[in-house]
Amino acid sequence: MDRPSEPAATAGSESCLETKLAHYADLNPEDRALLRALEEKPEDWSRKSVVVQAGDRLDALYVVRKGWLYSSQLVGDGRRQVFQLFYPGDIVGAREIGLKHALSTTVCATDCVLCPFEKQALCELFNSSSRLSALLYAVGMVDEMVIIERMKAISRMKARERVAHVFMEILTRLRITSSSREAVFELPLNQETLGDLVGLTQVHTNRTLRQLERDGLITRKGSLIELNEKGLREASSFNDAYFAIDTSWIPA
Amino acid sequence: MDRPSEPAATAGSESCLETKLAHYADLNPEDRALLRALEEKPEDWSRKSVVVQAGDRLDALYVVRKGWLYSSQLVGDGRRQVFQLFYPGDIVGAREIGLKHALSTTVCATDCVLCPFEKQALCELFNSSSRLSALLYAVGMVDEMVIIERMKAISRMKARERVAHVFMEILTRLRITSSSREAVFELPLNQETLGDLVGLTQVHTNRTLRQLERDGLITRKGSLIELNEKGLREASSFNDAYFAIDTSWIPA
DNA sequence: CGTCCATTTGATTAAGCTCAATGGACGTGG
DNA sequence: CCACGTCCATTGAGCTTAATCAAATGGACG
Repeated sequence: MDRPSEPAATAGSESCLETKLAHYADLNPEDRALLRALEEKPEDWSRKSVVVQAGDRLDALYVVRKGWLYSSQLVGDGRRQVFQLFYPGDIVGAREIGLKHALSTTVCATDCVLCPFEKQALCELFNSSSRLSALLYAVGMVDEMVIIERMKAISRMKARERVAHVFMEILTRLRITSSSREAVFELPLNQETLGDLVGLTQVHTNRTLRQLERDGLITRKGSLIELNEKGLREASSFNDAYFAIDTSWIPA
Repeated sequence: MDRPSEPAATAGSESCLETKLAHYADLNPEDRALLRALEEKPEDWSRKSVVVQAGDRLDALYVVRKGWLYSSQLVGDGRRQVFQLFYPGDIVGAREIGLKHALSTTVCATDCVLCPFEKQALCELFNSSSRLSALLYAVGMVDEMVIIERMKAISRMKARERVAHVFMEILTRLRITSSSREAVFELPLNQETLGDLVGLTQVHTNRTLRQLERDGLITRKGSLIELNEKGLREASSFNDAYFAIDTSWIPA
């Protein structure tokens, strides 16, 4: 369960990291090759697999090619905080690159395809391309801003706004790599995990979801969530300015 | 009030950014020179000056040479979240390097000496030194982990633990650049701002501070705070593992 | 001495937590 | 196929924490 089960069935598809970074800035062929090099060994991981366990030695990082993951840490007696969701093109472990041992646990929310690479390979990348270095830096800062936005919501908003906010966050984030403009997605998180993401108990998360549904802000069919985008944006005063990177300062 | 008042009186002192990064990894003379170049124009700013206002065009970044600053954003009707404190050696604006306009407001908590530099200068640095690029990246990730720690506290801890936690955070952070092992510092934040940092109202922050004082976990003399380090560490289950960077992967 | 600002205290209320029970969906072994 | 266990969603009742509202106190400083 906890290790990749078999050689990937999906080798040969395009590099997700490349796609994501190209979304922010033009990349020359050498830079593209560097990024693709990070995705040479795709592996299949199944839902609920623990990719990195808090306390593990941090040897490899992973480019997400397919699927969702989430990182969490335990707080006191049984409480938990989920603080980041990973989508295709994200790098699992990047935040903790500077640590010997992981602080957080990262789990597959769906079946995933992950491409492991050594810390050393990132070093290679810093050595070879200042453009990619700066771009990675900028993308890391965007991830941080996403977390700050959620912190604001947890700290200063009521349950209804918090849940509305996180749905808008997810939608916006998915649209970076997806072409679809639909406001629908499969949410591979149960209500406990969703609660841990927005700082609510499972019970209160449930009540809040039902309230959002009654108010016509979301529709649920199993794990499929359809958003009333306009309504949710208002309800959560969601602002997506931080997803648009200005790359004009980045080395050519 | 909002602009630096006079040519700096402190020109000539050592580079704080250099000191901070050298704390994490050995630096060669060229790298040191690059860092010092960012601190060529020290400016004096007075307490309560607004260094960057949300919405401003983001032209310059600032190395903090002296003083404390904090960044905040407004949330809904009058609520506010303070999400980062800046100390000597930190770079104001780094997180928003990829944005055209600032999302957050940064204010001097004390009189400060700041060294402005152009975004372009950071580009120069990415171009010139892969070692510094990687180190800046790693340090950025540490800042992010500090924010995640505080998010955990806000989301999953009670008022008492939250305030204890933030005091330990401040102490640990100060010790990166300070040589003193004392558990005392001047806290240049009023109770409203401290509350905005940990997600409490000013009134409840006050009650919590008094409770910590009654319990012998802190002592206050004006804005001077003395910590019962052991007690606070236990009360907040504070862990400082993320302040120790592993630099072995960083390019030479 | 009055003004400004921050701190302190009290009384009340509301949001969200805890505990507890129920029910549906689904997979497994007999 | 049925009985059972597991996981997850749902709902109710009572309780706790922190917010809110309101006011008093206490410097610091011109």
